[in-house]
Amino acid sequence: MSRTNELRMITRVAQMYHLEGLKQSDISEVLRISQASVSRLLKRAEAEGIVRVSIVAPSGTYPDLESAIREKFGISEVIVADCREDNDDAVFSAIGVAAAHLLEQTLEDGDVIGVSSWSATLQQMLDNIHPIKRVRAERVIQLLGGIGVPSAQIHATQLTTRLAHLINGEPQLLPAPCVTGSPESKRILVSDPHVKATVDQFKRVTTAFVGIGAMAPSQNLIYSGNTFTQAELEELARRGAVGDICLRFYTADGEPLAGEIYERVVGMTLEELQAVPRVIGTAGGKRKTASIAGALRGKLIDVLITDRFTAERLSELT
Amino acid sequence: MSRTNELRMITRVAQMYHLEGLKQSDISEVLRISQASVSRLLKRAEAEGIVRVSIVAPSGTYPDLESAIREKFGISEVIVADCREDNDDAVFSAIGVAAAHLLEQTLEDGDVIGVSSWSATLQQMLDNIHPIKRVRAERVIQLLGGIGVPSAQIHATQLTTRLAHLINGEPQLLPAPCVTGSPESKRILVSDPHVKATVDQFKRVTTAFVGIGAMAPSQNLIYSGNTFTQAELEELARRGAVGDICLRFYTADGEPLAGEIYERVVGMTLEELQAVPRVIGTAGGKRKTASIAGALRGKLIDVLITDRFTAERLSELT
DNA sequence: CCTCCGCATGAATATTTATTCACGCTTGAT
DNA sequence: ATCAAGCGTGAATAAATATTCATGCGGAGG
Repeated sequence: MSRTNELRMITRVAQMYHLEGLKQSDISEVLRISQASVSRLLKRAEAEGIVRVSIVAPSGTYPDLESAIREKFGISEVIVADCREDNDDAVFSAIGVAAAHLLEQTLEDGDVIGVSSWSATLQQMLDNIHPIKRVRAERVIQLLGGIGVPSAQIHATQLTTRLAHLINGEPQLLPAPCVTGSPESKRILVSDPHVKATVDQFKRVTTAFVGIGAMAPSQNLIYSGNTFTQAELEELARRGAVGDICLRFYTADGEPLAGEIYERVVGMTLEELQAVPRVIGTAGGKRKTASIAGALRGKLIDVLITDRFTAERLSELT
Repeated sequence: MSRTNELRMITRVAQMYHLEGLKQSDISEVLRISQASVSRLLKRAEAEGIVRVSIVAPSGTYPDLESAIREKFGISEVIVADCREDNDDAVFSAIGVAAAHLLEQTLEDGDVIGVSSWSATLQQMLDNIHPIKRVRAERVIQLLGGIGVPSAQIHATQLTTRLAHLINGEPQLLPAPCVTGSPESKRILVSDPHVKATVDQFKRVTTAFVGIGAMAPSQNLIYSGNTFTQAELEELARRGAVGDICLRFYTADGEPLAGEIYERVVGMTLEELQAVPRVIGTAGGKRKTASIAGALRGKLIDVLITDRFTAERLSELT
């Protein structure tokens, strides 16, 4: 009987606080109890399920998918971009916009940004960044060499340079091909002062933006001809590769696939990547599902930006 | 496009705050925005309807009825007691319990409590009060004379005395019949030192507990024989009386019915009652609907305690 | 091209809310 | 009956949240 009365009191307090918008001290005056008691009653109201807060996802946002992925993979942040269709153009564009927003919103003075060149989503990000005056990034570091052929080299360079310009930082280029013919030539390249200077900066990166590559042939033709041979790719696949970040291949569990190929890549290693405080992975599209899942399982990235279709697939993985 | 992104942000913040229970400063750290911005986003989340708080009434509580009555009559507080059946016994008991709780919860040191004797609900209240040690009321004042016959006088006296005892106050009795034969005899009675002492204390009352009487014959037989004649009651009815508080009759609009009868009552006037900071009216039952409505319309009481059936009827009045 | 206005931001601060603390009541065991 | 443990309370205080203020950006209109 007293229980009912107590519930009534709790309900009344909750009503005054949440619906009428009164402050606790007002309520305490009206009901003649102390403010401390009002606070306690409100806490009980939540505990007893008398007040319930529900969050309605506005159209175009996918908080449920985001939390599903966060929880499933134990990752700290997931951004699911809205996207009309499930094709690469639409997906990459949506992800790029979201990535641009994330960069704009979270860039801080003195940040050192790393970017893996050669990602369609990062390209899209570039196109959607609003020039930022507010803060001044220290520098933008290219995390992966350019592609073998000189014209392609330019692309990678441009991505880094443009980004640096947009966020008021110095570009720090990695003037090298991304894949060398042998571990020896890689070692020699890395001893070049310009290359070494950049590699030495890797440990200073505060935020890295990286694309996630899939094993299946990509539109960018990254691997074909310019980088790895078909045979090499087949070997990687045989060893369990599901995708790559900065051309560092990893398995379904996100374990790096060490070996000769690993030693021929000029760019940040996955170990170095782990040491970066915030790694933002951007990727989407049907081909990428397994690649993304691997990166998530291996905790290779801290933040995932993807599209709603890919997010759906990720959340449904067994 | 940016709108979607903003909504996503708002939703995410709302989620972290309301569902995950993070504090704003934590959120601001994770999302890398200032705590002020988090606060602002949360406010927007409510404004945009992204977070909704709903209050679920626990069974046995009737917040909707309460607010309906509060709003309809512009009264500051309504307590609707749970009650299984719509008969006087059940109703009076439920109201008594609720009144007792209210008294216990809101009694403050030094309060001067007024009680109109001869109310079945107040009798019930007495039986349900837990002795209070915490605070010490200054005194309990009897607001209405006892009924004519001596044995009944005792009842009124006892109610006041028992209450005073329960809340550690001094009883201040009104040693007089509640209705005299004529205005003159009333004036003489009131000049009696004991009676006058009590009447003089009326203005010091901080909280008054009053029953609300109905016109139709009551179980207590208050009016018949002991107080007013059938003819007098009929006259009152003809003049529009719908009920009484402390035997002060009033109309459907809560206007006091002045006149000879009014001058023959020994007890607090409705004018004096208006001056009391907090007047708590207790009443319920089918016969009382119109009486309560009148008291509410005339703002004769500040707090109404009733049962859910009566509350329903009150809320449905045109 | 420049200037002014409105808007958004974060730091500082004011306000509000939650927690701690000390105390008194109740309860249940001895 | 007496005492200790546990609960609930309000006052004081700590913590969290909202608001103010000053500043800088972006766009409209000279």
